[in-house]
Amino acid sequence: MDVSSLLDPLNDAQRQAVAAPLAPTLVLAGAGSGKTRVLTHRVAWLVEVENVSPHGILAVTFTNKAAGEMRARIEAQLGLPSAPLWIGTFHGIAHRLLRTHWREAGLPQGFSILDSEDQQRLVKRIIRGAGLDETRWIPREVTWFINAQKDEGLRPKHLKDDGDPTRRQMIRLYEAYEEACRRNGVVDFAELLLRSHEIWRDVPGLVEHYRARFGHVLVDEFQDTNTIQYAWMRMLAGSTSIPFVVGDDDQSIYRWRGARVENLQQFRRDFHGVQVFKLEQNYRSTGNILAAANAIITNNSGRIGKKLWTSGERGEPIRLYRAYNERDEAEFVVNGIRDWVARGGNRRDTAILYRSNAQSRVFEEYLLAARVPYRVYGGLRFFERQEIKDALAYLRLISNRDDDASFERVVNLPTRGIGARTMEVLRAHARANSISLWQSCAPCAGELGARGAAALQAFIELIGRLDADTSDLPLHEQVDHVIQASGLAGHYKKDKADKGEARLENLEELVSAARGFEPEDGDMPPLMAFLSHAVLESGEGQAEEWEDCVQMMTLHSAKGLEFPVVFLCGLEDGLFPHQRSIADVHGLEEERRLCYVGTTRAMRHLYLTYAEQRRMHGVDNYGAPSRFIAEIPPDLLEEVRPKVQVSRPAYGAARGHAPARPAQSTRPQRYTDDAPGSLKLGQRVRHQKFGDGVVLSVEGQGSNARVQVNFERQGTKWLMMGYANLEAV
DNA sequence: CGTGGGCGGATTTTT
DNA sequence: TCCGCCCACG
Repeated sequence: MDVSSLLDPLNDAQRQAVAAPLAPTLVLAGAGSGKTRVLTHRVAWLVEVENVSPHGILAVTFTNKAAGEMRARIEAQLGLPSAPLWIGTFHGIAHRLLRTHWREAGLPQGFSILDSEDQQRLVKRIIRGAGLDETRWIPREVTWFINAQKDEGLRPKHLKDDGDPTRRQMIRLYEAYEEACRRNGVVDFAELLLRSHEIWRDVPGLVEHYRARFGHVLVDEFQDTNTIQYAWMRMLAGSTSIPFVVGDDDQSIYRWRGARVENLQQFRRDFHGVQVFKLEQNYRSTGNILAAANAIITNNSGRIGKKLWTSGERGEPIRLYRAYNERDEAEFVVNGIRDWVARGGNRRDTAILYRSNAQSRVFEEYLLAARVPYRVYGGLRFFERQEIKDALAYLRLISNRDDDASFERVVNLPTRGIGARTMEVLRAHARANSISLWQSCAPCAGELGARGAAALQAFIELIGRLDADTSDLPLHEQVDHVIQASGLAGHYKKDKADKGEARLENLEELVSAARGFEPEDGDMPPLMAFLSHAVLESGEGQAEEWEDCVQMMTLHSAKGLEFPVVFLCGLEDGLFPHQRSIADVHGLEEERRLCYVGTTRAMRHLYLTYAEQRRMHGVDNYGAPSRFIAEIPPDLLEEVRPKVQVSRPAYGAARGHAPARPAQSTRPQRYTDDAPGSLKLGQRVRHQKFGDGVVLSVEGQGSNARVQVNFERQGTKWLMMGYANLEAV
């Protein structure tokens, strides 16, 4: 590949970044500005023009998906073989290091990785083991504490309690947790990074080896790095390797899980002669959408500063819809999608974005009723399913007998007479002697009844047999044999028709996954590689669905994606921005960035919706429109439903310009069965004392009717129709 | 040992 | 409202 074909498809800013001199580089890449392209072309530039060996390049991402895309694009677009490059997630690469240097890291060779669920179970057992009250020491919060410390690079010994008894107890639990991990030969996600950072720091000569190898370190989504990830990268780069990092401070939406936007600025201070490039030309959205996004994000303080622009057209105005409630909102969105499809659009080009998962429900109901196929992102992933985790637990025990989490999971699955009593004896012994459950079985034999001891012995022999019988088999046969011989398949076969059958299918799918599994790192035993793969890459949320579907997801999961038509829903103060973030300025600014992310997902059509009334957790809420709406210049917005329809029922009101409002019969009944001339839901009314408001519901008939009105200033009130003297506005 | 009803909790997510 | 977890019962 010659230089021109490498640089030609790029704009000026991109080109400068790609062809930048070999020095530390920071690329501030706005949404839709071609960030991945810059990253992949930079790799090509290093190899083709600077004659860097691919062997000396390390590219780090956050998700497996991003890593896979980068690899694919390097191969497909640039025609480079990507195998010699190290491309992976922070965790994947840290894992690889620990597998290579398990001795230096003080880990057993067959260490296993704990996923979040395993971790929480373990923490829970530790809390119980310490005799603490689980309602006071909530496993979720203790786990959170431990992970937060690790993400900051802190071990228990670094922590001071400052006389705070709560904190002191947390630190003790953290210590106990570490001890349990050591005993079990397991590491959690955060540990992968922390431990690999520590061996680089502490083992003489080790980091120098990697610095010598990787002259170039590229990092994607740099604004999402946490303390330990940053320290890790900095440690690797040292003063000899050249970092090339790409990020966008305006798209930092993971502060709540430890990400530090400040790392972008820190990077400029920590490295010498950092060159900064800004990518501001956007290739995704219309001018109006970008203007709105720019206007919103300007309200944040401490930005590095960036303004997206496009050479394309302004496009349509952003449409704002004020719904009466969440059902009306859903109806509006579904109608909008049907309209889009009726005009020849694809469903897969439409996305419904929301702040929290609970919001998807109503949309699902309405889409279902309208027979519009959809796909909800998020949810259980393949390797997180119960039956899959059961099978993996057997395999993990084969690979690492001391893995208590796996032991607990399958010791009595299917039932083999090892009950709570037996387990209590085992746990007590294991705790008292700082050994694993597996190691406790033999010494406990005397303490247990003959039945329990025999059952345990049988289990131990089963695992031994599964190991011996399968050690020479190819991976997929090994997995298959374990599923059958462990009794797991039989157990699920007995299960009630539908569920059990689906589980068996999933277990078969696991065998297929094993058959198709190709380890990236050939040095590892295949089973170990497969088990790590299962934890580190837990698979798709849903099987690949090739049907043309509406896309539904949270704003967080939408980051990095784009859609011609976007419905950004639930724009109410308290929901978005979320109640729990409103009080704190950092929290609010992160919500605003989330709004910016959502807005910039839209290519051509952006709809914003909010509901005046929303039922949440079984109670009605009346939220004000999100403050973010007011941050958009009014001339970019067009209200889909005009504010007032004088003395006309709101639902029948003229709204000829509304993009989507097909046949009335598709609406829920409740809105259409009011007698003509009566107050309509959603109608704007005026009260002498309370001022203007919106009718939320009506009970009864005529002057005896009671009407619920949400007043702009006074909140909601129930009024008697006969006395209220309401005036339509 | 497996299930059903009562209880509490209910942003956001990847590895 | 609704989901997941825990304990009590069959």
